[in-house]
Amino acid sequence: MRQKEKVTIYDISKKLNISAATVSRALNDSDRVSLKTKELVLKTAKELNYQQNALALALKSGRTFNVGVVVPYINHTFFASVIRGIEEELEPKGYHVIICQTHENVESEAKQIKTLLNTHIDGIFISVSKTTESVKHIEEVRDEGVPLIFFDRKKDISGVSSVTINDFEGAYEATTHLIQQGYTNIAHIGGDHKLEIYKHRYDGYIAALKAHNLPVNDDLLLQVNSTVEAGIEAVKSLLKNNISFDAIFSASDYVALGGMRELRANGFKIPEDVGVVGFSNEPFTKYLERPLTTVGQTPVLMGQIAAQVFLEQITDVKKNFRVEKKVVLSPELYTRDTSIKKGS
Amino acid sequence: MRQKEKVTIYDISKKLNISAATVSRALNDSDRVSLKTKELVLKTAKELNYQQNALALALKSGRTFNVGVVVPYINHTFFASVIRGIEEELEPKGYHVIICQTHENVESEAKQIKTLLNTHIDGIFISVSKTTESVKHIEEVRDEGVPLIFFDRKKDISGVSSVTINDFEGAYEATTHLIQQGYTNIAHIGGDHKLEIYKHRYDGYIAALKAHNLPVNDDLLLQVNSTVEAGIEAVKSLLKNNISFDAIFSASDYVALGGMRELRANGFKIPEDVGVVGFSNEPFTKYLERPLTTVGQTPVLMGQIAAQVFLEQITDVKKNFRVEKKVVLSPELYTRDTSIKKGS
DNA sequence: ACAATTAATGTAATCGATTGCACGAAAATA
DNA sequence: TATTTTCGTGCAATCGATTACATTAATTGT
Repeated sequence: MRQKEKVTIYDISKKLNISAATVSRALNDSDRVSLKTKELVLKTAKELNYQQNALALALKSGRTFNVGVVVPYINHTFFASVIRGIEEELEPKGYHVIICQTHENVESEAKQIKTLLNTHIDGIFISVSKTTESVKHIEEVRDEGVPLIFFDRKKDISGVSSVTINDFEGAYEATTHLIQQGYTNIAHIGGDHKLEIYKHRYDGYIAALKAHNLPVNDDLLLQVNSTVEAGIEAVKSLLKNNISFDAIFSASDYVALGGMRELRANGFKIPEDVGVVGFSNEPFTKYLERPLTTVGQTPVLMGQIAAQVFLEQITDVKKNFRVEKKVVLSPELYTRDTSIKKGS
Repeated sequence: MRQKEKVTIYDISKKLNISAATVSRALNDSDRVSLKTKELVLKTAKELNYQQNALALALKSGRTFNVGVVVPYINHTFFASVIRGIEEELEPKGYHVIICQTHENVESEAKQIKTLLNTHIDGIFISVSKTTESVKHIEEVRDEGVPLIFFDRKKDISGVSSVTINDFEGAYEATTHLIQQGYTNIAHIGGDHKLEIYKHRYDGYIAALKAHNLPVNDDLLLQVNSTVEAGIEAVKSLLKNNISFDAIFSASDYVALGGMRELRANGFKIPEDVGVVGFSNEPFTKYLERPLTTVGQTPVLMGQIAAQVFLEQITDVKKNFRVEKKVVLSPELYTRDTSIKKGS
C-alpha cells in the first residue's frame, strides 16, 4: 500500500533521451518543438500516465487555481446555494473552492482570510459576519492584489466588487403586496442595521408605507436575531404591549415562522387576522401546510455571477487595471398562502 | 494596487548576513541553532512580516494541508452539516477543506477525485453518488496511498474506513414505534437498493414487522427518488390501486412530505387515519404545522468523527500501517406529531 | 598544549515545472 | 560557396523551503 511513484517530466525526458525543457515545451504545445518530438512526448506521457504536478506549477506561476469562500455558516441553505453557484461556474475552468465558515465572528473571519492568503488562493468570495465592523483584514486582501468579491452581505470598500440583491426593492414589493391585500397596520420585524441588508429592508418597508400614505408607527418596528425563537419573542412582546397590527413583514423566514407559531397559539388566524411575509425563500417555507409568502434571493445565480465577476477581474489584472463592479440582482416575491386574504 | 512583494527566508538571511538554511532552522526551532540567532531571526521575521510559503513547503514535503470532500450536493442540509463537522474538526489543525459536488453522477465523481488527487490533497472524504457502481476510481485513491474515508453512503472496499449511521436500527426503531402506536398496516416507501442506506432501511423495516409478527405485504413496498413529487406520486399509486394501509414509513423526509400532502388532499387525517415517519430530520420537518416524526442522523457529529478517523489514519501511515476502521453511529428517533395516535 | 568533541553555521541538492539564453544544424538567401 | 536566418534543443536559473553533509570555531579532556 505504498505511495505510487509519481511520474515527472524528467521520467519522460530520460525515456526519450531529451531534456526536460523540451518535454515541458512539448506538453505546453510550444511552437518551438518539432511535431515529431511533440507527438513522441505526448504518447509517452500517456503511456506513463503522467500527471502535471500542480504544486510545482503553482510555486512557479503563483497561481493555484484555488479560490476561497468565506461565509458565516455553510449549512445555511442560502450560503450553501451561493457556494454551489460559485462552484458550478468555476469548476469547469479548473478551479477548486475552499470553504471557510466564521460562525458570525470577526476574529475568526480575519484568521480565515489570513490563512487563505497564505495558501495562495487566486481569489476570495466573502459574505461578512454580523459582527464585522473594522474592515482592516479585508483591505489587506485588496492591498495584496488578491481579487476579492463580496456577495449578499458587503461592506463599502473602494476597489472591491460585490454581488448583492436589491433588498430595498424586495422589502418594498413585499410591503406593497401586503398593502394591496388590504393590510394597513403592518409591523416590521427586522435585523441589526449594522448589516446593510437589514437596513435596506427596513428602508424599503418605510418607503412602501409612505408611497401609500400609511403612517410609520415606531411601536411596530422591532430588531431581532434571525431565529424561530426570536420570532416567537417578538410577537409575544407585541401582544403583551397591546400593540395592534394586522400584518407582519419579517426580514427573516425563521422569524416569520416563530411569529406565526405564537400568533396561532394566541388564536389569530393567518392570513385572515394577520398577514405574514418572510424573506429568503428558505426551502421550508413552501413546505409549510400554509406556505409562507417570502422574498426569494436566487442564491445559486448570485454565486454564478460572483464567479463571473471574479473571472473578469483576473483577466483585468493581467491587463493591469482593476474595475470595481457592483452587481445588484432583483429579488422575486413568492406570493403564497400567508398573505392572501381572500383565501386560496 | 500592485502585488505586495512576499518576504522569504532569503530576505531575512540577507538582512542578518546569515544563510537561508540557518533561518529555516531557526524558524523551525531546531536545536542546532544558537539561542541568539534564533531570537534574532524570529524578531526580524516579525518585523518584515514574514509568512511561510505554503506552496514551497508542500512541494518539498508532499503535504498540502488540504483535504477534499466529495458529496452529491452541497446545498443539501445533511451534507452541508457533515462538511461543517469535518471543517470544525480539521480547521484548528491547519487544514483547509475543498468541496466538490457530483450531482449524483459517477463520471463527475471520478473526475472530481482525479483532480483532487492532482491537487495533492492529504485525504478525501466521500459520500458516493447514487449512480456509482464501479469503484475503480475509488480504489485508485487507495492505491495512491491517499487516505480515503466514506461517510453515510459507502461502498465495500477493503482497506477503506467509513463512518455511517445504523440505518437498519433507525428503520427498525421507526417501524417499531409505528407498531407500538397501534398501526398494523405499514407501507414502506424507500429508495434504490443500489445505495446501501436504502437497503438497510428496508431490512430494518422488514425485521421490525417480523419481530412483531406482522405480515410483509409486497403491495406496500415502493422504491422512489427522494423528492416531494415522488412522494405525491407514490401515495397516488397506492390509493389508485386500492391498497389499504394505515401508516407510512418513508426513507426520506421529502417523500414523507409529499405523501402527506397527497393524503390530506384525499381527506385522510394525519396521524388519526394514517401515521407517517420520515428519515433524516431535515430542518423543515420540525417547522411543519404538524411536525414530522423522523429519524435523525447527527450529521455534524458524523463529519467530526470522519475527520478524527482521517487524523488517526495519517499518523498510522507514518508508522507504516493502515487500519480499516468502520464507525457506525446510532440514529435517534424524533417522535413528533405525525405518528402519535392519541394526539397532542 | 594538542587531539578529540561538540556546537553553530554554511553549501548545495532537492521537490517539479517553466523559460531566457545559448548553441548547433539545417535551410534560405546572396 | 559564403553568410544569414530559422528551427529545434539543451543548459541552467528560478519559484521558497528543507536537510544531508561539509566546514569552521569553540570547548573539553588528558
